Amino acid sequence: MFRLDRFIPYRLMVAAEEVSLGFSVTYKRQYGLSRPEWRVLASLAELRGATAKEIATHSSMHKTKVSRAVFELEKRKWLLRKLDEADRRMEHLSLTKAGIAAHAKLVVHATAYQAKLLALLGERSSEQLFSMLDKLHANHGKDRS
Amino acid sequence: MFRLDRFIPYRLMVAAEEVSLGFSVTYKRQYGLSRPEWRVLASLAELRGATAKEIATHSSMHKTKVSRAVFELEKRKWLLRKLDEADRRMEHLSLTKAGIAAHAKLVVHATAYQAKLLALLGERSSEQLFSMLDKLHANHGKDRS
DNA sequence: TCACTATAGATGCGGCTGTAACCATCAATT
DNA sequence: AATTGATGGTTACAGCCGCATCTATAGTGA
Repeated sequence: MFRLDRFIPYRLMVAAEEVSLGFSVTYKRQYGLSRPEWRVLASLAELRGATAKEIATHSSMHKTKVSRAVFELEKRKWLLRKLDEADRRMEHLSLTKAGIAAHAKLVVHATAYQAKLLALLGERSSEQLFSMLDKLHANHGKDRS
Repeated sequence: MFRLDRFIPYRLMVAAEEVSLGFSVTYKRQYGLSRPEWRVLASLAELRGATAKEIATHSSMHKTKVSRAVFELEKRKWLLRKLDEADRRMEHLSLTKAGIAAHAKLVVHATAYQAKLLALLGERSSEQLFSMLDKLHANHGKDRS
């Protein structure tokens, strides 16, 4: 007998939407950012000089989402493009000082929110959660190759 | 030091998208259903005679999503509405024979996909996963009250 | 050099989504 | 009965998304 509330794709998606909502109010209402924009900002803070393609791969976003997010962040002057002279199809992206500052502020909220979730789940469970998500992610890569 | 790949909302959303994609190809390509439509179909197979509001609460969907999914399923003749005579604002929804048959076919695919995921994670881990998702869900309810 | 294929990134278009507003109905109060 | 406020459900609208396509550049082989 099939039960929707024990179906992993369904439960995972509901949980992801619920948990993401809790943080999205911060970057949406307080900073006017969309989720793709927040993700590109956070990715670029770690992968300085990355290309749009690299960000898309790294953060599992569709390339058009990245393209549009980059455009918006550039408009805010939080992000700069630099053409790769060796391969002029690519652009290396980096955050401006304003972009870095905005990221730093958001990270404060993100860390506080993460602390709440870790407290709720417990440290041990959280490690297990990441381990499972890693497995699912690794398996997903296999399907698409 | 903040790391995006250890941020629960982000990892949960990426995993949910990846895992959901694996099953959505079935109901999308093979049956032409959207995700809200699949969810309403599955909910209604369990909660016969439920109202749109009950489905929205039960499956964590926005009421406009439910409204549109119900409309589409009705158009396919997979779903019937019956006005509640005691409270004429509500409609009790139920699946037609065609709707039940479609659901049964989809459940076969869903069960097979679920089996793959359970095999990947292991039975013990899967139980822990549901336990964590339950905790997150319970906590989410608390925030909104 | 030319033709062909592949890749990075941008964009038009149609479809989906949430917000806010709306309609109809109900419940409580006067 | 009339007023007021709450609730179930629908919808117009504006914004977001992915697919398909396009442009520009690069690589490969004849």
